[in-house]
Amino acid sequence: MPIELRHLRYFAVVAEELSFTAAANRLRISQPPLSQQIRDLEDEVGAALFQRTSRRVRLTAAGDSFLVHARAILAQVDSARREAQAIGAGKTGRLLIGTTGSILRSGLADLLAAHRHEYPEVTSTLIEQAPALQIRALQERSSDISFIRLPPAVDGLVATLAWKEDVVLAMSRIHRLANRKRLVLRDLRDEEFVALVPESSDFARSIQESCVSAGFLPRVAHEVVDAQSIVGLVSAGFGVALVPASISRFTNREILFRRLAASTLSADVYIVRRDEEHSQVVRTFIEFSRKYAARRAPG
Amino acid sequence: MPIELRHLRYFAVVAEELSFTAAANRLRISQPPLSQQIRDLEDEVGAALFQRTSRRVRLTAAGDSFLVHARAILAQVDSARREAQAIGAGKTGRLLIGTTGSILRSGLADLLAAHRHEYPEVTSTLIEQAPALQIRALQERSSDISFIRLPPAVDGLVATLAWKEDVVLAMSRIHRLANRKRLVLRDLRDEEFVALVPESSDFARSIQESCVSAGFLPRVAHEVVDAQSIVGLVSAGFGVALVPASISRFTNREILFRRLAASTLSADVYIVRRDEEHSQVVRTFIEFSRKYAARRAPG
DNA sequence: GCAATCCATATCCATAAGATATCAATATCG
DNA sequence: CGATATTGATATCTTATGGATATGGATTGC
Repeated sequence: MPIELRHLRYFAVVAEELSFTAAANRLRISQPPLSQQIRDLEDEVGAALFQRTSRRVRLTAAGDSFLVHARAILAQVDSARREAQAIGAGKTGRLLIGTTGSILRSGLADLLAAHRHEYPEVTSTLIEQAPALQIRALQERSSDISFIRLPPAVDGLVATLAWKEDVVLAMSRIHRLANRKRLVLRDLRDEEFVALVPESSDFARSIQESCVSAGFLPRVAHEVVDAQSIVGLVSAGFGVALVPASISRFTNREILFRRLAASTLSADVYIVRRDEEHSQVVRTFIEFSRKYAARRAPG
Repeated sequence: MPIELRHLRYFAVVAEELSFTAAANRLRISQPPLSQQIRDLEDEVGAALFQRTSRRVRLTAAGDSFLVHARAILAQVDSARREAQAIGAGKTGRLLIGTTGSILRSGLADLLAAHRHEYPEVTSTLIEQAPALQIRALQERSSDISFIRLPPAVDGLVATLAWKEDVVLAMSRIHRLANRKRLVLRDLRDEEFVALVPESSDFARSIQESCVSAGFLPRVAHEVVDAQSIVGLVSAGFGVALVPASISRFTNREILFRRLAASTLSADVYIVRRDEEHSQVVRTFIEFSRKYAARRAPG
């Protein structure tokens, strides 16, 4: 019969009370079985832990050493239980989130801050990389969820809308179309565009496809890697750009953001995750995102 | 029903095998009770530790954390058992030994070195102090054993002979009695003595008493604190001294050691300890000392 | 020296760990 | 695609063992 935690619990109390009777009282059991359990423990350990002088109980040197360990073990069992429970309840844990720079600035940063505030024990790690790599990371289980615009339909993954976001036209304040009352996509057919490199961005590609659907192939004069640097180029008059509405937060005097009429363009952000049971931290985070989006943009 | 080590042992194996059936085989129990025990553990922890997809078993985030702790706990139980057993067997532990400088030089140092060689895991601490203080240290449990010459009969303490040692006369090589064939104690009645201060040494007092029994009160010309410094004074011709035979190891050209005829003087060294059950380290040490003395001085 | 404690021993009982049989669900294979 | 095998869960029974009660031997305190 191997050592059990019961033995350690009993032993610790006897060592504290230095009395089998008193310890048995504290443990709410009777004295004989307690003596028996301690005896079993001593047999199992292979050394006397107490020195019983039929009137006085005293720890042996071996018992002295064992007590230190026993207490540490019992404490660790307790903390193991607490920690697992906290993780199970989604109160603590690790969260690996894939995203792109533009989404991060778009509002994800605020969402993460709010989540961190509510669940301070959850360690969230952000991985900024191209959407295609994020998809692979999800499949390889090296990330938990991804925030992606225009997520591809991939087997084993599911996407749910995180928040809606419009596409707006960014142009210089002195651009010839700046004062036009109503603007539609087709009006941009002769413009020069500032855009993200399409290889790294599904969003850039979708803009391009929309233009083609509208009957023209956009002339991209300048390609940039970082969405934010679009603002600089546009305001310097290098061309116009179709960007997520949240980019307008990084505005300046020379730039103007205009909504296109009758546009089907969208920069909606989706949460992508594996199509399976997730850990509670992940579930809690997704639920939190849902509520957060609803609160910020009701309806 | 609280968490037991059985739960952790079962859990660790299931986590390793990621299969209840395989784990049950390894644990030499059938599968249903194993499932039951894991279920009980999960209930107790308050979180799912495995994610069962009815075909695949996988650790949850909580289970992942719990596994780390479980393994650490099981390992610590094992090391606690080993350590207590080693202490119980006297292979390791602490040993507090009281002694005096002269006994240490007399042969105790060699004994300790031999013991350390045989039981390298036993940490022995030496406390050099006056015999009276050693007795008190023993009673107060702040020391385990003491090496003492002429131990007083004290209630609760027992003394056993560690090794026999003669008393020899130390005198200058040019002393007038240096060439006398046979010397008895009474021959020293007109000599000047170099001796230890009697307050700090029972041995010094016993020498004095023996002289009185032999019919004279020894004239102590020089009192010293350290037994070894007697050698210096005697060789410089400041007087004679009755010292433990082992002192003769610290001889020089000018000094001569002579055995007294028909002498009842003895410098036997005793091990003193409490009259109760001792830890195995102590018992082993005492036994070791006994054998060591027998080997060095058979008969 | 008697009563009061304290731990150990002996015996009994109730609980729970484990075994057996079976089911539902899913992956494997002809 | 259906038959089969494999996996974990459920139900029921058996048995091992933790715990209770009664008692004894040893020591201490009055």
